[in-house]
Amino acid sequence: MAEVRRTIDLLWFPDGEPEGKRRGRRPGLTVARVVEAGIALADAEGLEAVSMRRVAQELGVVPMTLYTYVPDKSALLDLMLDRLYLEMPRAEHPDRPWRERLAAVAGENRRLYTTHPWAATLPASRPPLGPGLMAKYEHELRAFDDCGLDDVTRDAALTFLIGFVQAAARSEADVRAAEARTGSTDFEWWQERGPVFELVFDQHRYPTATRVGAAAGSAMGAAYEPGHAYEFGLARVLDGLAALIGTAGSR
Amino acid sequence: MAEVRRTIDLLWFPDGEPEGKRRGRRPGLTVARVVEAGIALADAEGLEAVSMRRVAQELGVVPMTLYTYVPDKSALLDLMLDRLYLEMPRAEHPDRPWRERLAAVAGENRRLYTTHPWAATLPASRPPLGPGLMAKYEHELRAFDDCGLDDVTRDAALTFLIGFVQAAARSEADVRAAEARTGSTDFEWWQERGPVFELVFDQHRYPTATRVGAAAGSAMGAAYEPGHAYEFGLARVLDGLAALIGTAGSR
DNA sequence: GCGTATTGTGTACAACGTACAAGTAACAGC
DNA sequence: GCTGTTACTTGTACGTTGTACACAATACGC
Repeated sequence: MAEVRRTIDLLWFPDGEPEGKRRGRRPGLTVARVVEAGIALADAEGLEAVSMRRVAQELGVVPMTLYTYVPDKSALLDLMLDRLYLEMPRAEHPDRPWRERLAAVAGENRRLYTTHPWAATLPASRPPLGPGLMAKYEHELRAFDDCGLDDVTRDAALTFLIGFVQAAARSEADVRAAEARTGSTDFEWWQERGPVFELVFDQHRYPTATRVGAAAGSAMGAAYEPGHAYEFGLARVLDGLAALIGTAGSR
Repeated sequence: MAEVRRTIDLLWFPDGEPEGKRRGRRPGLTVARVVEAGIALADAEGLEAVSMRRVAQELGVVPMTLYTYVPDKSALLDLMLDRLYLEMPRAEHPDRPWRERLAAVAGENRRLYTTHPWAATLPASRPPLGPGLMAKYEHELRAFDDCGLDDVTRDAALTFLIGFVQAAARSEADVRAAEARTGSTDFEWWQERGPVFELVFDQHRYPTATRVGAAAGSAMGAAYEPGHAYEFGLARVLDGLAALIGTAGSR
C-alpha cells in the first residue's frame, strides 16, 4: 500500500521533495537520470539488456544504489514507459474526418514503437498510472469525438486500435530480438531451413500451403518492406471501425 | 546446420530411429514424454515454470538428462507448440459463407489459447516448422477459398486474423500472469490504486479520460466478461476483411 | 563535536540454461 | 563370460538475474 503510494508519487512528482533543508548525505543521482539511463540502454541494446546491474554500471554506481531511487525493477520499467508516453507528440486535428484522426493516433503509436521497440514488449495490463499515460489516453479518446460512439464503445474501439499497433510492433520486436540473439537475420533463418524442410515436406499433402507459402515467401524475399503487415492490418482495422461508426461519424 | 536437421527431424519423426538393434544403454524416456511433461507443466503453472530443472524433476530425472532427447530449451518449446498445433480440431465447412469459415478459424485458435494460454506468449516469428504448423496453415488457408484473394493477400489476411486472436490471448495471458505473480487480481490492483490515484489526478485536465475511464471501469466492474475485448475485436476484424473481400466472396 | 537521517556499498541467496567430464548400462564380437 | 563400443545418465561448475540485509560514508541540526 505504501509501495503503491511511492510509485505513483514517483510518476507524478519527478522532482521529489522540494530542495533546501535535507538532512543526510546528498544524493549522487536523480530518479530522472536512472530512468533516462534505462531508456537509453533499452534503446541501444534492447529490454533484456536493462538489468539493475547494467543500469547501475552505466551510471557509475553499484547495483544496490538504484534501490534508493526506485523501489524495484518493475517500477523502473513503469517510469520508463510513462516517460515515453509523456514525450509523444500529440497533434490535434479536430477538423479532419475521423478516419484521418484515427490513422494519426495509430501513426503516433507506431512511431513510438519504431523509436523504442522495447516499449511494445511490455505488458499492457496494469499500465503505469502516470501523467504520460493519462495525457495519451485523453488525447487518443478525443480522436473519437463526433463518431457517435457511447463511452464504453469508444474505450473498446481505442483499445482495439492501439492493441493492433502494439501487436504489430511486438512482432517486429520479436524478429529483431531473434536476430540479435542468433546473429542471423530472419531471411537467413528461412534460407537455412528451406533445403532441410523440403526433405520432409510433402507438397501433395499441403497443396494450398505450398502454393501460398511460396507466393508469400517470394513476395517477402523480393521487395519486402517490413511495414507491410502493419499497413495491411491498419487498413483492415480502420475499415472494421468504419462499419461500426458508419455514417454517424459526420466529419 | 546439423542442429537445424536435428530439430526438424524431431518434429517430423517423433519416434526417432526404428526399434530393434540398438547399441548402448536403453533410454529411460522418450522425446514425446519430455514434450508432454513440458506441456502439462506449462498448462498447470505457466510458461515461466517450464525450466529444464523443473521438467526434469517432473520426469524423475536430473536436468542434464533432458539434453539427450532435446537439443536445448528453445527446441523443446518448438516441439511443445507444434504438438498443440497438431492436436487442434480442424472441421471443414466448405459450404458455409466465408465469414463463418473465418470465424471458425478464429474460434479454433481462440480455443487453443484458452486451453493453453502460454502458447500465445511464444513469439510468432521463426515458428516450429513441423507437421502441426503445416496442417494448421493448410487448413486455415483453405478457409479463404472462393474469397477472390490472390495468394499474397490471402496469406496477409490470414496473418492478420490469426495475429489478432493471438494478441487478444496475450493480453489475457498477461493478466493471468500478473495475478499469479502478485497474488491479487486485476480488479484488486485497480481498487488499491484508485484512492491514491485520485489524490494526484486532476479531473479538469483530463475530462474525456475521466468520463470514459469511469464508464469503461464501471462496465468492467459490473458485468464484465473477460472475452469482451475479443468479441468486439473479432467483429471489427471480420468487418475489415469484408471490405477487402467485398462481393467477390460468393459463398 | 555529536546524534541522526540519508545515501552508497559489499556480500549473499536461489534460480536460470547448459558446457564438460565422469559414471553406468546394454549390446557385438570373441 | 570377457572386453570394447556405444548410448544414456549424472554431478559439478560458470555466469547471469533481482534484491534482502548489514554496514560504511556523508551531511545537516543542535
